[in-house]
Amino acid sequence: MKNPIDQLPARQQQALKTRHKLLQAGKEVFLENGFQKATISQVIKKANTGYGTAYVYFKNKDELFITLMEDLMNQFYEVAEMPFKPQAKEEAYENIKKQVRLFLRLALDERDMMKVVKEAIGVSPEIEEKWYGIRERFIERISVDIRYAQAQKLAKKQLDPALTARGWFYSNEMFMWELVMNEEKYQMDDVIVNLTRMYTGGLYE
Amino acid sequence: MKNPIDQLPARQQQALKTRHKLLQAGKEVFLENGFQKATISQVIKKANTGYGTAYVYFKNKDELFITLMEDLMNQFYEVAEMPFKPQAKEEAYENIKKQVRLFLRLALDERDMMKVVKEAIGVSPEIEEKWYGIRERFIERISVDIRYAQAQKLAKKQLDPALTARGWFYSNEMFMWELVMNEEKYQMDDVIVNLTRMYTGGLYE
Amino acid sequence: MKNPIDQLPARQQQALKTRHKLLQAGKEVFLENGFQKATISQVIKKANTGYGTAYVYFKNKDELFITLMEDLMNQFYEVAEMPFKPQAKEEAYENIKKQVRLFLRLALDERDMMKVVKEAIGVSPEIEEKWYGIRERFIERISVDIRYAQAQKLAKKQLDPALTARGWFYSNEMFMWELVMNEEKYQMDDVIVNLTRMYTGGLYE
Amino acid sequence: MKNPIDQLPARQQQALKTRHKLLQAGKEVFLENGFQKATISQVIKKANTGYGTAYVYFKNKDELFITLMEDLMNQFYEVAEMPFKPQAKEEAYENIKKQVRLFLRLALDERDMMKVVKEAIGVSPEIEEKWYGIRERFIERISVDIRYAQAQKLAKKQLDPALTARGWFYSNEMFMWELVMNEEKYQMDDVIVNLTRMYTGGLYE
DNA sequence: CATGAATGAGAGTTCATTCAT
DNA sequence: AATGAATGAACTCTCATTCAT
Repeated sequence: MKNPIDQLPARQQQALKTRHKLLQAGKEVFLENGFQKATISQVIKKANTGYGTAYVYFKNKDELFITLMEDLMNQFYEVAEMPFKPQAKEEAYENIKKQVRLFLRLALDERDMMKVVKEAIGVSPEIEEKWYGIRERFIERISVDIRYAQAQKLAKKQLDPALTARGWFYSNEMFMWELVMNEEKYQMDDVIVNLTRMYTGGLYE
Repeated sequence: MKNPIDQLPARQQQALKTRHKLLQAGKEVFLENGFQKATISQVIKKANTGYGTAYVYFKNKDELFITLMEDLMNQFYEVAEMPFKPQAKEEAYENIKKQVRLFLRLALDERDMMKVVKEAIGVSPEIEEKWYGIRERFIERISVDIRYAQAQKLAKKQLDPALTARGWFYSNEMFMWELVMNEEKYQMDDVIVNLTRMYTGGLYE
Repeated sequence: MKNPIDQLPARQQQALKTRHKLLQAGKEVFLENGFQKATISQVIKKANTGYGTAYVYFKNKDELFITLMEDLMNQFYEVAEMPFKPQAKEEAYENIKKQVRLFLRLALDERDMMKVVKEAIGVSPEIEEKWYGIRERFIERISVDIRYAQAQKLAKKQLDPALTARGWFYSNEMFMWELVMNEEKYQMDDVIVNLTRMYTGGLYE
Repeated sequence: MKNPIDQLPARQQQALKTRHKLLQAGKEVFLENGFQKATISQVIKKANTGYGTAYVYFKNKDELFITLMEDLMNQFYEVAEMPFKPQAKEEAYENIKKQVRLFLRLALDERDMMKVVKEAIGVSPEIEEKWYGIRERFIERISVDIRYAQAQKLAKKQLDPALTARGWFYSNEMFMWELVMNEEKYQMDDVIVNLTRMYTGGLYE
């Protein structure tokens, strides 16, 4: 089994390596200083490349960061695309709990990076846009799931799938940020159980 | 009946007037340029005061903005403190709907300012902190309401009041931001009804 | 007799002094390096002011240079506005010769600066515009003079005053640049006499 | 009949093609962006050649532009070399008018390129030099013509041929630039007639 | 002949803040 | 209480050019 990179001409291999060096250095700088305080100059110094070199690969700080985010974001996309075909309320409940756990788990596994992402979302419209993409993808998928559950006569018909999906995801996302910023404050399992119960059964008897 | 300001010594009156000029100019500048692009220099120029003068009253841009926010935030506090003593599920449902409506209404009435607030939250930790204060106040109040409903045997005992309150507020807050940024996209009433139904009755039959 | 500057508050006197230091330093830098190679940094260093200080007084290199030009340009305006009321062809001829001499003399007296001006005209549209202002002022004045001479039956009626004035000024301007760039090449008096003869009498017998 | 290029070895043919691609791309880039804003990188990208390749053929931006100018400049040289052997004042007048018209016509036919040339003259001393070459060639030829007319006793002897030729060309050149930059402002024929009348007959009766 | 990754000097600019008056 | 001239650290980004392949 060959690594496809090895087959590239030496020139392109070199280029790839430089790009990688910049990304690596970028990640370190962002984790150390946060998004706003990080500067391209720091990245360049750490990557040990020429000043102009960074600009060959990335137009600016935002673009470098987005590239760095992309990998992480793809993992979120995978969670979003999980199959959901429950036959009964209990199965649905278990499926949902599992997906919430994966979602929170992923965020906490990349906690430091997620903190920077949160900051970047507030500061850079481009990055905010990226995150909105993820959110809408999740919401759309959940909408589909709700419609499926309604068709199966598991879920209440009078709830609007799109709005319900949105409200549900919002709760999840915000708890996720809360855990990322303050992991100690809550027990993840308590959060998951309570969140899922609310979602499936509502507050009132 | 006298205006209490009139009773102050002339010097303090003058000071109050200067402060007011700065706040007024600040508001205009923030609404025109957003938080990040606004500069203290612009505010000073618009207020027609000296450079040093602004620093007598406000330590920096954040503090000026926080002062400007305060008034708006107090209105939110009022909504948070609404009494909640329902005797039956239906009454609870109506009360909740009313409060959600007030919350969204307030945000939309001050839509332009709220947009700036949203930007400022992402950029300035101090302002983020301020907003967190509001959020926690809401959540605390809602927790109390949930405990009350549980005591009244209206609400399910097995749900954790604090976590449930938090999840519920998160949904509301996020829909609020969504409406502030994209008023056209949703019918406010649809949002309110769906949100409240979900909260009180849950998704599954 | 009092110098009006002495009457200004100390604060403004200081400001004027700083501004003057920058202008003085600017002139030296431009004369040493020409327009294109001169940088604001050089000016700042020479003026011994803070980095931001220069930007308080001048938006950029062009604006600093234009301020520096203005004084020179006013002298040109004065030459342009010279009265012209000849009663006979010979008087006209003498008047014209005198004005041409003043024009060339002025340019040669400020030869070094004019060289920089020439370079700046080619590089900066704003400065080009300024120069065009001078040119059009001259041409307009000359047009008036031609019309006067035509009314006096000194000048040929079938020549268009505006176009004739323009053509005449063009010759003068270009000889001026030629002399500024290559003083040695021509005898100024030869140039003046030939130019004026051509203008008044034409080439052909 | 063979195209001489076809006879060259394949390698040289390739080289010629590359060179041509660069020139073509260069022209487009200069016309789009003007001289100052155009960069070699843009040209290279448009020509779709390697970075180093451009430097095989042209030392820098100026040289590429000069090559591009050369063709145009040759056309000016042709106009300059027009024969001039009038037997009478009227014939001279007609000849001159014709040459002026050709000169202006040529500039206006290549108006867009001439605008770039004008900009380039102001910015690049090398290009300025090139243009001076053309100018001096014209002036020299006109001097010869004037001497011929003087010998024929058509023109006034007391005018210095070199200075007169220079003044006359300056007027023409400047009107040419004026028309290139502002075609709408003047009627070309009015300009030609007035210019030629002035030149041949002078302003005063 | 052709390539294109890498370079790096340095230009321009901003703006919150101070402090002497 | 009010002023406003002065500051300067620090950032982004460009682009002609080289040189090893």
